[in-house]
Amino acid sequence: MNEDSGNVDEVFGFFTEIGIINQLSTAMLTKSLPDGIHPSHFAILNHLARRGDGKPPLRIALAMQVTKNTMTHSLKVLQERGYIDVQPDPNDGRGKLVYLTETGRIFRAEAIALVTEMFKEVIAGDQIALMRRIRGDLEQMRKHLDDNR
Amino acid sequence: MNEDSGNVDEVFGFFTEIGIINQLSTAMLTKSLPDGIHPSHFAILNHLARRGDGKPPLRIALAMQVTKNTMTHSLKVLQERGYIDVQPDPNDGRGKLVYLTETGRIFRAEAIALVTEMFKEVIAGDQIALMRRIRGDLEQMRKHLDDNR
DNA sequence: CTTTACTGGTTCGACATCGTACCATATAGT
DNA sequence: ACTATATGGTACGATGTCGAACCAGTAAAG
Repeated sequence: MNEDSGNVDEVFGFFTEIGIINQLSTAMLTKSLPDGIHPSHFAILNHLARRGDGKPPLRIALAMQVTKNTMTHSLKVLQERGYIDVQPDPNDGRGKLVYLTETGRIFRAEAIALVTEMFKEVIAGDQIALMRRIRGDLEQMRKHLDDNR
Repeated sequence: MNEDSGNVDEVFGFFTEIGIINQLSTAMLTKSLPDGIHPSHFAILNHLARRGDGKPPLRIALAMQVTKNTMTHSLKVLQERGYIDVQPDPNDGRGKLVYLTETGRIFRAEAIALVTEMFKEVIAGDQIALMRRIRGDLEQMRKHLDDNR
C-alpha cells in the first residue's frame, strides 16, 4: 500500500458515499412524487418554472446534465401528460422551444407540496445545518469535475 | 415564500448538487473502466475482493443498495465474463454463494490501475483535502437517510 | 453560388434498474 | 405432522439513459 492506493481508497469511498446518498434521496423523491412521474422529469418542470421556459431542448439537456437523446424522450413523456408544450423555433428552422402549460404549473405546485411534506418527516434541523455546512464544498467539487471532464 | 419553501429549495439544491457530482464521477469511472464493464458491476467485484467472497446474492444486493432483481442480472453478466463463480449454498436449498474467480481478481487489479491513472489526472491535493473535510458529514447524512427510509 | 462543416433533434439498439408476480425451500404456529 | 408465513432467487415487462447513426437546416469557405 503506497500513497496512491491510499488516495484511491479515499477517493473511491468518497464517491461511493455520494452515490448512496444520491440513491437514497432519489428513492425518497420517487416515492413522494405523484402519478408515477420520474424525478428527472420533475426536475425539468422545476427548471422551466424557476429559470424560465421557452428554451430549446438542447439547453435544457445541458442544464440537466443529460444527453439530448434523453431530453427528446423526457420531453415526449411530459408532452403526452400535457405538462409542456413544444413549439418550433420561429428563428431557427431546426430548433424547438419548450413551454410550460398551465396544467404543468399546477402539477408542479402540487408535487412540491407533497415533496415538502415528505422532507419534513425526514430532514430536521440537524440535517439542514449539515447541508449548509458542506454546500460550498460540494459546489466546488462539482465545478472542478465539470471543468475537467 | 415562507420558511418551509426556503428549506425546500435548500434541500433540493443540496440533493441536486449531490446528484450532479454522482453523475459526473460515474461518467468518469465508466470511461476509465476497461472492456465496457459497468461501474455497478465493478463495485460488486470490489466488494467481494475487499469484504470477502462466498456471500449470498441477497447480502450483496443489500450492501450495494440495489434490488435482488438487479443483482440477479448483474451476477449473470459477471458470470458470463468469468469473473465470478456462483454455487448453490450447501446449507440452504434456496440460497446461492458468490465467489471471485482468479480471472475476476486479475481483472479487478487491472481495472484499479486504470482508474487510479484517471483519478490522478483530475483529483489533486485540493480535492483530497475537500473530501477529507466533508467525509464525516456525508457519512452522517447517509446514515440518517438510511435509517429513515 | 456551391460545397463543406456544424448544429439541433430524432431514431434505433443496448443496457441497468425497478416493481410485480412467481417458484422453491425454510421456518413458525397450532 | 400440517398449514401458514417468510425468505432467496428468478422471469417478465416497463422505463430512463446512453452512444452511434442519421436527417434537416444553418453557417462558413472557396
